[in-house]
Amino acid sequence: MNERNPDGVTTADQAHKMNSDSRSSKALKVKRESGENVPVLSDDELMSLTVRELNHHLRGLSKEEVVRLKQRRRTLKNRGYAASCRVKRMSQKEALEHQKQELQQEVRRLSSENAGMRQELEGLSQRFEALQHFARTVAHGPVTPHKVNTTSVITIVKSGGQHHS
Amino acid sequence: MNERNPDGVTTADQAHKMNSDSRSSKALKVKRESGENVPVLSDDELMSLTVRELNHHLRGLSKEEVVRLKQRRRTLKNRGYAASCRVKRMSQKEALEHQKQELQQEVRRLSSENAGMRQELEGLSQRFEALQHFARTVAHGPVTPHKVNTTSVITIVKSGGQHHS
DNA sequence: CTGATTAGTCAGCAT
DNA sequence: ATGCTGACTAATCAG
Repeated sequence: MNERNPDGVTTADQAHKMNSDSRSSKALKVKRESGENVPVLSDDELMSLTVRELNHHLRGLSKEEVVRLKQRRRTLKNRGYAASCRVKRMSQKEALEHQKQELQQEVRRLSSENAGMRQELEGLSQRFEALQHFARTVAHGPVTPHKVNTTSVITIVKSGGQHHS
Repeated sequence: MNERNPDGVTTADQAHKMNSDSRSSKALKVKRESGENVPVLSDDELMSLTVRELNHHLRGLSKEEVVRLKQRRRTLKNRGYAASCRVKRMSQKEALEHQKQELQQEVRRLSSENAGMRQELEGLSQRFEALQHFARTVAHGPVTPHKVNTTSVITIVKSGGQHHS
């Protein structure tokens, strides 16, 4: 997912925990302006350097110091990895919750549509049966076409009046 | 936590990781049946004791040792809290995923039911219109009841034969 | 080695 | 004091 981007890893936050190694205690003024020896780099620098760039800064340091510096680099990077991991975990959780809400909404929508159709179906069914009864009546005994039915059937039959030659 | 100095090596109390038996170094003999006294408790014991029980074991220890023991107890408990926290997080995630699956199934069920009803509605609608046409025909011009319609209407009228007095 | 993940630790908040 | 959670570290896994 994320490659070696310097601060791409959200540089998240470590404002609370006295992050950067405590060179702040006394060596707060670590400046490379000294031109002399610059045995230390800032955390951000150390973390974002490429290996080749790092080696450049490593020349002339004792093996001990080189090891320590590399370990600090690793630790700083790990800090970023841990932060990404937490962010990812949270994102996934939020994504799940979002999907859940969408599905719930979809269920509500379908249920509503369903209820509407069920009602429509029932209404149409009733009208159909009434009309069917009427039709049977006139089909069987046309001898007594009067008194056949109720208003509803009349309404039904008349409501279909679009084209009558 | 530990504050490592840039040039100074940090404290040597790095016994963390292998706690299970790190205590064993000096407290390996946690057997109470040993003729000796039992100045130390196992991790499990220390963690599960009540405060009152703990105080009982604390008698006669230097203030320093009491503090160290209580801190160890706190650390051990924290280890458990962290574990519960992770378990809880996982459970919640799994619960969400489960709910999501159930909702997806519900959506499928409703969609299917919906499609079925839509089809039913369409079929009934067609039959209704056909019957309506037939009814209009016989209502308007009963003079020519023949040649009125198609097979479908006949079928419809006949199919409703449930109750005819 | 790089990046991701797990478990343990501590800080800090809430009860 | 107790429990929980965010962040950090070391260890370890995967590539």
